[in-house]
Amino acid sequence: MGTTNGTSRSKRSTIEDVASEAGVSVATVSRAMRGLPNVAISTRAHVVAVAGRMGYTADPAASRLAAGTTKTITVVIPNLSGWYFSTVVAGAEAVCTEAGYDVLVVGIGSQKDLSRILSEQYHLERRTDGLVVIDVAVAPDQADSITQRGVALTSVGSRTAGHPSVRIDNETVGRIAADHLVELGHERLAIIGAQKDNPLSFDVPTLRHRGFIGGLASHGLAVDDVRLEGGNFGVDGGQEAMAALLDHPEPPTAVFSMSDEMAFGAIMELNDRGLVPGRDLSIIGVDDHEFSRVVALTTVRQSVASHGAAAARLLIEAMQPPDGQGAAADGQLAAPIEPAEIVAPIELVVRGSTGRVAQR
Amino acid sequence: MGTTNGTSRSKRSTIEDVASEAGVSVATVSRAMRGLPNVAISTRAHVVAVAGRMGYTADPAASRLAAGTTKTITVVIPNLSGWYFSTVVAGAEAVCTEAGYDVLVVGIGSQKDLSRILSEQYHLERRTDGLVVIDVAVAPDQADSITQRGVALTSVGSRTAGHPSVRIDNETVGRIAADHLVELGHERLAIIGAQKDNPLSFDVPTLRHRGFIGGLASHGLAVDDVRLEGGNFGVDGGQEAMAALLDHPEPPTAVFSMSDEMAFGAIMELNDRGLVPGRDLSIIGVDDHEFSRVVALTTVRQSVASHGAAAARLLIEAMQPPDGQGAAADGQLAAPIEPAEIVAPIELVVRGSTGRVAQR
DNA sequence: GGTCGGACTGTAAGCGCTTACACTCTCACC
DNA sequence: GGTGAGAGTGTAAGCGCTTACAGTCCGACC
Repeated sequence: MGTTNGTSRSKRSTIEDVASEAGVSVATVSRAMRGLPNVAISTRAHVVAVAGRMGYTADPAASRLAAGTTKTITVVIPNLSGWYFSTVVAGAEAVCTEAGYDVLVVGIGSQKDLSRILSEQYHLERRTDGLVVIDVAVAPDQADSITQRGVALTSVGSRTAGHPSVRIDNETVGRIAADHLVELGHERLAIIGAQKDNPLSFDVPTLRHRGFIGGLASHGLAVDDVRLEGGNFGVDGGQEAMAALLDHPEPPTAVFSMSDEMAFGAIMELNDRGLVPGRDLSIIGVDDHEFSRVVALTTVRQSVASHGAAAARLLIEAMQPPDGQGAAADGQLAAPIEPAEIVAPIELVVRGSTGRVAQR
Repeated sequence: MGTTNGTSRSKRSTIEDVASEAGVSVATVSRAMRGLPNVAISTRAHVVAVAGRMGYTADPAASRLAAGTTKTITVVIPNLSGWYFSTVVAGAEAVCTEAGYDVLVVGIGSQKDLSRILSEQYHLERRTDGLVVIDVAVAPDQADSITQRGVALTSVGSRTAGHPSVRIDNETVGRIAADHLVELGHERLAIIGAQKDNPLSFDVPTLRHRGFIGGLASHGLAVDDVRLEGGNFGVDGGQEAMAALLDHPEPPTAVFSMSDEMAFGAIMELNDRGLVPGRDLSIIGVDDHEFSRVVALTTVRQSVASHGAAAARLLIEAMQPPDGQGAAADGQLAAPIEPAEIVAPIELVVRGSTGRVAQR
C-alpha cells in the first residue's frame, strides 16, 4: 500500500526528461520527434539522439488525449477464424502496422453485436480513427453515425455508399462459373449456397446466383435449376447441400458452390459416395482457398489478402487531413470526392474437379 | 481552417457534462460508472441513467492516461493468416472482448520484428496491459524486460519460464503418432517437418521428433528413419518433403507429418503420383485442422481455439491486482506464485489416411 | 447529549502529451 | 540603417479522466 504501484516498474522517461536532457523545451521535443516542420535540422537530430539514448517513446495515451487522434484502426469481422477473414485481416494488418497504426480487431458474433459496436459509441469515437469492416453490411444510418463521429470507414466484400470499398464483381463470378460449366457440356446444374433470389438484394450469394443464372440464360439454358442453401457457408453446409442434391432422383451433373469451403464439404460427400469430382460430377467453387489445390478444386479466384491490404490503404488515405486545398469551395463541407471503389480482379482457375459432362 | 476540426464532429459529452447534468461531482460519476464502492446505490443508478441518456462513455485515452492502465491486450503472432494462428487468435479475442479488453494484434514477419516489439518499448509500456504470444520463443531477458515494464505475458504453443502458458505435450504427440503407426505394422518410417535433433532444444518440431523416435524405440524399432525437413510448415513444405521421400529408392510405408498442413501437401504429392493415402502409404498429421476430415487425414488433435481462450483467461487473471492479501510477507515482492501452465489434452483421431502396412 | 466511525461526496492535482500564441533572432531588401 | 518576414523556439493551457485527501452527515454507542 505504498504510494507506488507495488510492482516497482522503473520510472520511464517522459517528454520533459528528454527536453531537459536535450536542453530544449517540450514543445521542441514534441515537434522534433514527430517530424514536424519548424525545427532546425541540427536540433531535431540532437533531440532524436537524446530520446533514443534515453529510450523515450511518446506515451500513446497522452498523445491520443492531447491530439484527439488515436493512430488506431479497427477491423470488424464476423469471425476471426476461417480462412477468408483471417486472410483479409492479415493483409490489412500488415499495411496498417507498416503505416504506424495499431490494429484492433473485434469479432462480431451477430448482427446485434455489430449494432452495438457501430451505433453505440463503444468502439468508435475516441477509440479508433478508422474502421475496416469485412463482409459486414453497414446500414446507411450506421455509416452516417460513424462519419459524424469522425471515424473513417472502408468495407471489403460489400460496399457502403459514400465510403471506399474493395470487393469483387460477384455477378461476374457467377457468370464465369456458368460459362465454364456450360462449355464443358453441362446442362443439369445446381447451386450450393444460393439465396432466394431477391432482385432487390445486393448481398454476395444473391449476386453470384444472379450472375450464374444470367450466364446460363445467355447460353440458352433454362434456369429451373436445383438450388440448395447450405445454411452455413462452411464445410458442413456444403456437405449437407451436396447430400441433398445427390438424394434427388435426378441429380445435377455440375454444381456451382458459392465458396470453396462449401465445395470442400461437397467433395467430401462425393467421396463418401464413391463419386469422383470432375468425372462423376463437376464442381466449381469461389475463392481459391489455400487448400483448393489440395483437392484439385476448380474455382473462381479472388486474391483475398490483397483485398485486405487495399482496404487498409484506402482507409489510411481517407484519414489523411483534407490537405487544405480547395477548402475555398462555397459549400460548408470539403468537396465530396467520390470515394474509391476498387473492384478487384477475379480469375478462373481450372483444376480437376470440373470435367466434360459424363457420357451416358 | 476554423478553430474546429473541419469536420464538425458533434461535441461529445464528457464526464463533466454528466456530472453537472446529474448534479454530482465528476469524482462521483467516475466512481459510479466504474462500479467502485462508496457510492450510494441511488446515486449510482441516477448517474448511470443520466450517462446512458446522454450517450456517455469514458474516453479511453483519458482513462488510460489517468489510470495508467490500458485495458488492452496485445496478441503477437508470426502471421495472422493460416489456420492455426487465426484460430488461436479467435479464441483469445472472444475472451478478451468479453472481459472488456481491446485486442490489438501484431504480426511479426521475423524474429527481428519480435525483438523490436519486445525489447524496444514500442508495443509495451503504456500501450498494452498484457501480451499473449503465440508460437513465439521469448528469451528470458526479453521476458524480464516485459515484466519490468509491468506488462503481463502468457504464451501459447511454447512456454516462457515464470509466465503462464498453454501448450500441449509435444513429446507425447510424437509418441502417439509412433504408437499408431507401429500398431499398424509399419516399420519403415519417416518424419516430415523434422528438425535436426538438438537435445538441448525445446522447440516444437524437436520435441515431437524426440517423442516419435522414443515411441519407435519403445517398440524395439530402429531409428534410422528418413527425415525430411519441409522448410516451411505449410502445404508446400509438406509436398516437397513427400516428393523427396518418394524419390528415395526405398520409400517409407508411413510418414509422420508434424502438421496437418504439411500432411495436406504430402497427400497432394501422393495423389499426383497415383498413390492412395492409407493404402499405399500411411500418413498421420498433427492438429486436426478444419480440413483434415475433408481429406480423411488421421491426426493427433489439439483443440486450438480453446488454447487461445485459455491463454486469454490466464492473462487476464495474471493482470488482476495482487489482491492486497499476504502483502505482509517480509520479502519485497509479492509471494512468487507459480504461474499456471496448462498442458492441453491431445487425442488421436483415426481417419482414412493410415492403414495396415501394405502386403508386399 | 457528545463523540466517533463509517458511508458518501466533493475538490483539485495530476497523468504526459499537443499546440496556439508569443517571442527572439536573422537576414533580405529598400 | 531600418523594417518586415520568416524560421526556430518557448510558455502554458488544455485534452478528459482518476484518485488522494478532505470534508460532511448521520446514526450508534457510552
